[in-house]
Amino acid sequence: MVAQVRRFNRVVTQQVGALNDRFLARDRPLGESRLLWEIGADGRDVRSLRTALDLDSGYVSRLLRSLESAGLVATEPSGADRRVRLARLTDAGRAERRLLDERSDELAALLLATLPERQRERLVAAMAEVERLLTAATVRVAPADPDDAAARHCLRAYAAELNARFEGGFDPARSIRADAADLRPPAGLLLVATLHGAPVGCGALKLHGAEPAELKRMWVDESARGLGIGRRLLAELERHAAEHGAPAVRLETNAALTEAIALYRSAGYAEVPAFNAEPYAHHWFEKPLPPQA
Amino acid sequence: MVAQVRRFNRVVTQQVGALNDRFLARDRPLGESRLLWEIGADGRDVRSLRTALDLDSGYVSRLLRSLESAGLVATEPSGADRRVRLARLTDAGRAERRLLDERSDELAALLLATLPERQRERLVAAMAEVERLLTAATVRVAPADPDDAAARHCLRAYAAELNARFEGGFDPARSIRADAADLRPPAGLLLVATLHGAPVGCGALKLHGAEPAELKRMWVDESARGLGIGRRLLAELERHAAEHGAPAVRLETNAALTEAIALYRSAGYAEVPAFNAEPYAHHWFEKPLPPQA
DNA sequence: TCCATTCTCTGACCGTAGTCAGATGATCCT
DNA sequence: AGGATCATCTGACTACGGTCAGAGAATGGA
Repeated sequence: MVAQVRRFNRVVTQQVGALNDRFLARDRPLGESRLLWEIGADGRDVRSLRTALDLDSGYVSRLLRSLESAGLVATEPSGADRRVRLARLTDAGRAERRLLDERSDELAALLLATLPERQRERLVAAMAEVERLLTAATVRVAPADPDDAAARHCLRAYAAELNARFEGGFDPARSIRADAADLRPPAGLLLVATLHGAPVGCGALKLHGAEPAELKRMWVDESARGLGIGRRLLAELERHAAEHGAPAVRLETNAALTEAIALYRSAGYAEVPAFNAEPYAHHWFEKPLPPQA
Repeated sequence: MVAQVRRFNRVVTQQVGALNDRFLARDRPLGESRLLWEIGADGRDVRSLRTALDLDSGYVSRLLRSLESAGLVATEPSGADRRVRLARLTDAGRAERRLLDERSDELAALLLATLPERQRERLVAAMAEVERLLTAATVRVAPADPDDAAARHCLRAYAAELNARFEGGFDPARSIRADAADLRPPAGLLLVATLHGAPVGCGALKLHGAEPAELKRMWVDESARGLGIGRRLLAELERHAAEHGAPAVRLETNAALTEAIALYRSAGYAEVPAFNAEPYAHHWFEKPLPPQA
């Protein structure tokens, strides 16, 4: 297995990696091309560029100066905070970026060009699978405080999604509460999944001593579905619950959340009679946990 | 399709490419590590290193000097041609290379680590497919003169394989002859498939004006089977035959060559009565060609 | 209000990768 | 034997990517 991965790395970095860079750097230094690309059509503040590309502030500054003197980029102070500067593409810069775009398309087409139709389809399908799973492999799941920026983003997105999907909307005030304190150890646990630093999912647990633990706030961003993040969050939370002596995990859910219900069922949850009076719930599930040694 | 390829390129070059380099370069410049790796356990002459890595001769020389002064490599004049020098790893160099090897394994394991077993298997399978098809996509098929070094290598390998696989061996003198002149335009055509410059397959055609053309010398190196090279050679040769007015392509083959027979059948060839007296043949096939406009 | 912090920029600096033009010695060809 | 060619090496040079230490302006908090 490891040998196959290494073979893959070798072939792909040679074939794709090298070509990619050569295509991107057309007479201009690679760093500048990358920056040009990252600025994007709508402009972007220098600070976010720095963190996105993980570069030294002095270095970014110099690259911007160079792009500026080439007439591709213009910078201006940002309106809100006049310390940060905003980089925008000029018309020439936009044209250059479009060109990079076309070259990337050409490169992609070139990779496919020599293959007959059937193999081409198989290659693209396999690429999609590799990309999906490699992305999944870089998702990090870690405990977070409910007041963290990432955690709050997730919890807001969670409420917004319920509101959008429930028939008649979702009003948190009518629902059974789960305050920040309930999701913080030792009372509970909040896990946040991040991809390249951006929050893409969460899930929480409320512990009740020797009583079953409650599962709360399961949410995965639309852009990150299909990567098995929900399943990972669920497994981690169950492990945590078991470690803290919970004999089972239970949860309530709304009929509109069909994927979530499918996930619970496939993870071994069985439907049980209502164990609380949550007004938004249609189904109640429970899964016994193995007792800890 | 192109968009998927681009997404793949982005994700993979980031994830795999960058990591790969960081792992290989452990405090030492990347170029040196790569060279150390390429020298291999048995040593290698400087010339082949230069062509394999596609580097300037002066640059390679300097890298070798640096590795030498670090005590990792020793060079000596080659026995045969005293202009070329041979680079060998010292014990320390061998240890260092082993370390790189281990780190590559670690890297590969790291990529898989966060995934659950099932996704891991799917990732590795998809990687194998991408690697295989990407390799297939870089195979070049081009006409060659039968006296070229690459062509001669293929023709020798072809005869050697027949000799190994035919019951009772294969003696070219007893078989119907096909001289170099027969495979050279306008009498015929020889195609050679190369992968990174190394010959990995061939196929030839003898034209007979308005009579069916004859297929000859189909061979694919064992290391390159399963990449669709045989099928590509066959298709190219058929195209060529049709362009030169051949109404059909026909061929004779030995019962031992089961994959070849399967290929012919699946490409639309039908078995016909013997049309010549080739002593090594058990089967004769023919495929009609569409008339050219 | 003052002090600490944040953001950007400049100048100085470094190592790596890579190119180019010979010089030297070995080999091949005639 | 002599000239052309080849493999290697050295020296000089360049661009690129990147780091570090401030300086200066803007902002936020006590």
